[in-house]
Amino acid sequence: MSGSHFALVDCNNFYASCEQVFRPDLRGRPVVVLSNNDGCVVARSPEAKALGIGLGDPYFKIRYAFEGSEGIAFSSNYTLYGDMSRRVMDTLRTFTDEIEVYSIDEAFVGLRDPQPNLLSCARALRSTVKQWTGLTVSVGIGGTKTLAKVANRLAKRGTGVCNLIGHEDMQGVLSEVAVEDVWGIGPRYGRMLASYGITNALQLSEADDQWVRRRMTVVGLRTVLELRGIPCSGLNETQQPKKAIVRSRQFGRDVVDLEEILEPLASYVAAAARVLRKQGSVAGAMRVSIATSRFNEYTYANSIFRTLPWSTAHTGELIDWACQCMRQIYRPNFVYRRCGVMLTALTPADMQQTSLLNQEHYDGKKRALMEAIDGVTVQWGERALHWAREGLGQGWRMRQGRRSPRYTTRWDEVPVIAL
DNA sequence: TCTGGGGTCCTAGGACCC
DNA sequence: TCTGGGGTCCTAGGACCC
Repeated sequence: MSGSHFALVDCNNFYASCEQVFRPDLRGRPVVVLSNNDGCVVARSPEAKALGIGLGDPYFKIRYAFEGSEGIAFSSNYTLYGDMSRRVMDTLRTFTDEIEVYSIDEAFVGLRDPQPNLLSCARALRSTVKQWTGLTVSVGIGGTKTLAKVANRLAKRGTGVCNLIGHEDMQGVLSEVAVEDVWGIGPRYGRMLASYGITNALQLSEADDQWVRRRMTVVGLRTVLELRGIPCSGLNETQQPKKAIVRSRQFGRDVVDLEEILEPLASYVAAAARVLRKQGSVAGAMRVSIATSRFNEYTYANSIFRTLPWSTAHTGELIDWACQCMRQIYRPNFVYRRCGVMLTALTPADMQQTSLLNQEHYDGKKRALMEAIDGVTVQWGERALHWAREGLGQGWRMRQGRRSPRYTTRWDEVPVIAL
């Protein structure tokens, strides 16, 4: 533990800001980014927040008023956001190796600097990221990750940087933080705590350990200890391989027929299998799910878990098994809106157990084929090559009518400056 | 017409084994 | 007529995160 100084670096309004970096004309205007299928608002510029647009608002409900206020909405452009995220993280890595990328738009950074330098270090991070990527970050520093999160909230409200290390009035600071704004306290715990009169972070930090343990498990207890300044979690510097890989999406339109549902399913399996191979794993089990819209009159949802005959990362095998699962849970006469697949029981591909009885497994030949396919995909894009089961028409694909260009990753979509 | 997607961790309870 | 105790594995469900 490096002196227990944690900085949380968090991009402000990340998705909306990514759009504005490449569209200077939109700076200062209300901008929102929508979820898949252009369903809900998932990111807002400050101007959009000022209009009262809420996170998660269904777009069709606010569209009229929003566009009437000169607002502009974008479909999610994850290719762009992912690349911008990589640029931010690469910038942070020029300052330190002690970095845990926590999500697409935030990272914990370990700071070794002596205390008087912490704020100037935070300002340097902030201005460099701004200069190199065009994005604004807030930096909060604390003795634990939970306190760094608190500091980051304060930073966002103030000058963009905040240091709580050695703060002379921590009690005052914590008493100003609503309990449900504490990292790890969601709506359920927030309500439960409120019913016991605990409404701010200071009160939570003073709660009885045993009581917290009983009501909120060890996870809640760790949060309380971290509020008191006792670190319970360090930086996860090495990226752990994922334990599950999920692909599940709403269709762009209603789907009724089994054969038609197998197309998106195959496509999600193929996408999940790419991620699986990228982290060098094979899957030993899968769960396949299907559901109608929650808003339908007649709803049906089901899922099935299956241990696979052998562990594999072969897309074709995974698709076959997933389709078998789907045939078991599909019921006719429902109008479906989503299906999904989860790959689990993941193990490293080079540590496979070969069964004596079952000669077949993910062998060199299959691996070579998958490597070749992945190579083509990297070079020519994910749609260059696909399994027949994924279908050709793909009318179920999600709607993305408002997607911005992939400015940073496609030669044919780089911004052009007119002379 | 239109309501997101991908993860983690913990606990309880059942099945099964010795 | 009687019905232990401990360990492990699996699953479902609940909570949280962004």
